[in-house]
Amino acid sequence: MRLSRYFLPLLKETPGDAQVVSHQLMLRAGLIRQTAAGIYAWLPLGHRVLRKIEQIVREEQDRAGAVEVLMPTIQSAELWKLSGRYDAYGPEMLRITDRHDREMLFSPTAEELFTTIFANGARSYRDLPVNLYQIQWKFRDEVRPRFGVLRGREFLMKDAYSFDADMAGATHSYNRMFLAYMRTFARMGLHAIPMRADTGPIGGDLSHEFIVLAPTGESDVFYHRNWEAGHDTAHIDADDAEALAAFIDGLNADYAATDEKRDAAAEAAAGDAIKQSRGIEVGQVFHFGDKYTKAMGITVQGADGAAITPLMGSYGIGVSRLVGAIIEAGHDKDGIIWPEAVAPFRVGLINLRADDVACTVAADALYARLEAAGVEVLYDDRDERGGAKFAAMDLIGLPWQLVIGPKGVAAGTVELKRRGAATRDEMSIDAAFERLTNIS
RNA sequence: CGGGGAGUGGCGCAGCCUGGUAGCGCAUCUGGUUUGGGACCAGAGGGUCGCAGGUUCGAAUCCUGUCUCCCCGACCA
Repeated sequence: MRLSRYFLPLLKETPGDAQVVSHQLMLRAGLIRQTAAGIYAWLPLGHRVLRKIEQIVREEQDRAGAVEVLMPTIQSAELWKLSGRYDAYGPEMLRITDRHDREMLFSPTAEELFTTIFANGARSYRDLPVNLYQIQWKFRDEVRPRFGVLRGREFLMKDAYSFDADMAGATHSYNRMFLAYMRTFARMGLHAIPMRADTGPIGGDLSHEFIVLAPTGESDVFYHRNWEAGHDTAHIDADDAEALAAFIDGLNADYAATDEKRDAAAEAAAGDAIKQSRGIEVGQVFHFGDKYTKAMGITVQGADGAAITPLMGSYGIGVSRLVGAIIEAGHDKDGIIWPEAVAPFRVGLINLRADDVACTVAADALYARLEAAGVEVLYDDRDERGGAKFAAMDLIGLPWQLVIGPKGVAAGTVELKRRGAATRDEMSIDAAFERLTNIS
């Protein structure tokens, strides 16, 4: 993409109403604009990041055996009256009426709808297990939205719902999602720790929150220092229920809990291995059994012909929140530092002298070559001073900066720099091309 | 929802106390000089000061109401 043809409104100064660094950088780097309290418009660069995160989430959900669907954001209140949550949910749910005075709502979560859709299509235990998910906008009318996309009212969420015939199956479904979440966050360069958590209004008896440690996080969290090391999940076979359960039990042997679920005895046993931090919740998994299926009277036929009430779990990932969380985890004084997997572009190509014919010919050629090779490159082809271009590239935080100037062109070299690295490497154009096309 | 703060060109702010017809920096546009880490000179455009009412000869400024946004707390992916 040529920057001269892109829409990238950067801010040199920090908007006064942004307090946390991720919010400030998202505004300054032209990722988002606020349109109302807790509601944001996603600009081209931010939209690209959102789509990258969404795609990683999608791939890991698919890999875990979940099946993608798309539900409406506006739902009928009737459905929510069946489960009793229309009254229970409170003012956080945005209620609206249509022209016929029918009660509608903007979905804050979708257990009822998924359960209904499931029940419509499943008759027998042989239709189980099934896990359906969507990546869809949700609305929760928070009392106090803040911190930019970390606590917006409208947010993009992946929500999955599993249905199983028995407890063993339900546990396996929970564990599958647990593993998928570990893999999902790791792919984004995040170290997310699963912690025992309250179930809140979703209900149920088992839940983990996945927390990214960050000083600006809203949760107080406590964890064993063993969690500071990463966990290799590559060798785990999600279809092997026993091995998967053993792996997850092993993980959970190391203490980690949010402040609502602290266990004084367990913390005392671990002694000074327990560490405290602030954290950002990026995902949560719930197992709640027959809470909704029972309330809504949903059954399938079992092997012996008797009715079975399916057991459910639900699993959320805050997709739009992840954008903020990733920036909280990766930035410096100059701007964002994107992990390669979610960067809006992989390479920022800087033409230092757009008014220099030889320089521009070389830059245009390298840009075309990288594009043809499938490298996502943002090409700063504007006739601006070098300093302004470097500052802009540092702000938007692309992993690689490739610099072409007249001196280098004369010598047959370009400069390649990793975002955040202190030095630039001078190399031939071919060598730079080679490096950038071999990024895994 | 309780407590606090703020709305003035695109962004950051001053002016308000002590009413006199709006200013600074950045950004933008034009011309010129420049160009290897946020250039310089000259010129220009852009704001009915959140909105509504009131006081006054006169309101960004004083009064009343209202809307919006931000922060702290309680609540949440």
